[in-house]
Amino acid sequence: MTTVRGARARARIEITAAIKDEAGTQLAAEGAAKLSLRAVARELGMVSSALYRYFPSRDDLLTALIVDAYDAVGAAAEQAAAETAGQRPLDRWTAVCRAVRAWAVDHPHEYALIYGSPVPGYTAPEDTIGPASRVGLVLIETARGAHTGEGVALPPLPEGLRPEAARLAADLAPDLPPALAVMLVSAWSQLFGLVSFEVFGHFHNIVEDRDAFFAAAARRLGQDVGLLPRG
Amino acid sequence: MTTVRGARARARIEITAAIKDEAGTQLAAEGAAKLSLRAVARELGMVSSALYRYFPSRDDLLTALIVDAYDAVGAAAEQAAAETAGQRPLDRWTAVCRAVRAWAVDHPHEYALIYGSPVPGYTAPEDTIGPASRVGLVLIETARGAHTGEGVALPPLPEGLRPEAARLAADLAPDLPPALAVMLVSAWSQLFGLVSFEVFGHFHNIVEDRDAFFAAAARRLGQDVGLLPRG
DNA sequence: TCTCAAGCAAGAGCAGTGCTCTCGTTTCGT
DNA sequence: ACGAAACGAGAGCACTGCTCTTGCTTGAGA
Repeated sequence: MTTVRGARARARIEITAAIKDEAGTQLAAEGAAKLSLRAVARELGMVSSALYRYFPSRDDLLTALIVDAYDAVGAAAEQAAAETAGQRPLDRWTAVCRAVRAWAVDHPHEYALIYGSPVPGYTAPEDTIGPASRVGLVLIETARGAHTGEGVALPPLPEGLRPEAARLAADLAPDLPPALAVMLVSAWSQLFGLVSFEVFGHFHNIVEDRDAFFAAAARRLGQDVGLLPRG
Repeated sequence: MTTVRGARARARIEITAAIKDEAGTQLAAEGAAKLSLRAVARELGMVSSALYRYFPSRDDLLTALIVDAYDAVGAAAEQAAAETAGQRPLDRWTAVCRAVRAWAVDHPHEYALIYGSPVPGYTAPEDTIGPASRVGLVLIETARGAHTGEGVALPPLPEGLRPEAARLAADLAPDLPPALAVMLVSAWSQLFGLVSFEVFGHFHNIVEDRDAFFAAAARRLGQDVGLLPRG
């Protein structure tokens, strides 16, 4: 089973974790661009080549950090949803959005790693798609709560979008109306547009009261997916 | 004056342009991360140190490319606005959005350079703020056309956003109602959320018919800023 | 219990990077 | 015509990711 497999196996996972930890520290401090394998090894008191026993390449180490980042922001979103269970859907929605934004502002380099320019040879490994979808799933779940009985009135879909909307709904959430699925994906990406502009500095000298601005925008996104102000 | 200032001055601007050109080519081909001063110099038949007579550092070269990219996407937006002059505001708005998206899809690396993770030591030089605001100005201009007479009904601003909205409108467009200024900034960032998710691959295996999806989303953004379907 | 393959850390080394400094040469303003 | 400024070439520094070889250590099977 997964019991204690000798000292060697235990050391391996410990060292692997230590490498990932130190790499995470350097990522948070300096950003992905300045993350150096040699510096990580140096800080851990080993030589750089030894590090390749644990991660085949720098990109693999980065991938591990990417997965961690997706998991962290996903967990933040899930926690916000859990803490607001039972409240009005629109309030839950804005709470989830706020949690995502708060995590991003607190971890700008990790955020940039996952929602900024794709840094490596541009191939998202299979391991990332699960963690990457956690935030989206929370948004879907939050909206689903308001649509269990009868779908709130959403604007009708334009003709050309009907097939895509049907496919999207079938893939994402077969129990939701296609128009809602489309709105959810839109709102999902637009949420990260708001967050990215703030984290990446595009609001510099433009938006001052970021909290109020974001709160209003997140609320509006929630209304876009059919969540009513009072329900 | 700015006449032909000897062969040397002419050569200088020519070589500077050649460097920027070659760097742009490498940027488009491989992305900002793999843009190498030495490779640029090699391709131009000079030695790497000679290149420092024209650009003090790699970051300065990148900054020049950033300015070019902002100008290119700004020009695309302006052209779309010009070509649709006289049409319905909502149609002009979606045309501008489509132009931005088309440019981004055609120039993913340039797009990532300006709207992805901030690459260098994270200090946006003064020269970039002008070109960087061109797209935003086009969006403002497009919306202004629909609000000259009387402001279309926008949802009332939440209490806490009033001061920020007033300041924002005063800064951006004093002739526009504060609620519209807020909506414009929101829509601006959300537009790039949609584009970034597509260019950066977050719609992979999720959105198939990107054209239809984006068209509907852009249209909805236009309605958010008060542009009516028929007007 | 002994043995031997596998796991491991260390070091040297390769190819590449940004950047600096020096050294002759060319150009241009005075 | 002279001298200062601009210029290109080259060597070199410190750094990077990564590979290969060399021994040592561990642990599982005979």
